[in-house]
Amino acid sequence: MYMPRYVDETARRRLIAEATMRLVAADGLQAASVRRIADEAGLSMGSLRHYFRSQDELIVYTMRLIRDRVRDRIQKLDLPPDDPVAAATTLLSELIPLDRDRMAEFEVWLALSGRSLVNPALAEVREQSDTDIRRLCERVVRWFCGDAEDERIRLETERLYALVDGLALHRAMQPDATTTEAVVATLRRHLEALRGD
Amino acid sequence: MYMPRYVDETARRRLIAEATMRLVAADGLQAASVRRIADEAGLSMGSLRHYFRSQDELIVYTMRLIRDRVRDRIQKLDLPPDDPVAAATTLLSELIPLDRDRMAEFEVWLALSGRSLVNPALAEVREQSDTDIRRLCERVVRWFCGDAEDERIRLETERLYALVDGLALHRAMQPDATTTEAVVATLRRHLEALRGD
DNA sequence: CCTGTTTTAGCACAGTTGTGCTACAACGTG
DNA sequence: CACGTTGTAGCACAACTGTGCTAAAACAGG
Repeated sequence: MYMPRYVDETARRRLIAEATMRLVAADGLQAASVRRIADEAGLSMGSLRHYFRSQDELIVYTMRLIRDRVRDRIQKLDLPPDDPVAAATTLLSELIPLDRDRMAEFEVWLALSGRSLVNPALAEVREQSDTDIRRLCERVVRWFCGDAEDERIRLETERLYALVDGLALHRAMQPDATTTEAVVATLRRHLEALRGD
Repeated sequence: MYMPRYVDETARRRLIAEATMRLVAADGLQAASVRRIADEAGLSMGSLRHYFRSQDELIVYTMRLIRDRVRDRIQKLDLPPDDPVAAATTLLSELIPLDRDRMAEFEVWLALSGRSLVNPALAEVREQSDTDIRRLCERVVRWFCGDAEDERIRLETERLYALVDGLALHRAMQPDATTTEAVVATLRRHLEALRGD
């Protein structure tokens, strides 16, 4: 018994998923056909289908990959333990596409989120991500008003979560109408107000 | 010279656009093919193409129709002049899909907004709508802190706008994770905080 | 070398896509 | 009625879609 595996399967999958992301970021989800993805990845159709049995599987993998990357980035942040406002700003800034790369990534995420409304497998990935982000927001809220009653915490969590996603959405949709500084300032303003009352 | 027009062209266009909305709401933008739209509208392909020379034209018309309807609804609201919190809640609630019909409408809007990232004609419609909503938010902000300096007004406008769009997005994406009451309560909380400081 | 497995390549097929086009039915006006 | 415009119907076409499939190349172990 032997196993002649001479390619890194995971790396190949990532290569393909990244080609998919480039296409979706540039021309939308409709541009992500199997043939075009294979082309963009520098592979043949047959080779691509060796790693993903169907297009659906590939799309789901791509969305999972983005989710995992965001998770990793947040995991690896080191936050100043003595400055809640700065820590929260750093943390939540990670959820808003401030630079070019993150914007492309977020655009792909948005496109896949859109399709998740009609694709259960994608919906599951999105829901997991939603839960993560909501927990993150709750954590932040507790830094600022940890002694408040549960109902208040819940409300402020939803408020912060909505603000973050709204800022991210606007940043993606109107990249020229906003600046990094303005977004961060808005975030900071909200956090300070949260502490204030 | 005579003009035998025996059908209401605008009504026909709306009929087609509404069929499009139903399809997009149910199965996403990818399901909105010319043939399926014609079927859903109860027309033939040829007839449809008599009212819209291309699919693109139809899609743009559909997005414009939604934008105009939202505008009209907001225009027709009568707001209590003596209660800013109630007035603002009424106004902004119109931007968040609280009932079934608005949710479907908003899902279509989201799908079209997504495509607007790669379709200039759609992008124009979206930008107009963005401007409208931003003005609306600014108006509301001025009710609460009209005496603040411009920079503050601008920041609070962006904050409110992001909150509203975030709430709308969450409502559309996770219809079961939120209730109408919770959304309205969050909105009210924000407005009261706006007045508070 | 040979054997067995993995990987690559790409054709085949049936189905769908948007749009161009022609033919005819429906209708108000003269 | 007949003319001319408007509306409807749907075929034709080339392009593209996802997936099934076969065949061969690349490689590791014997």
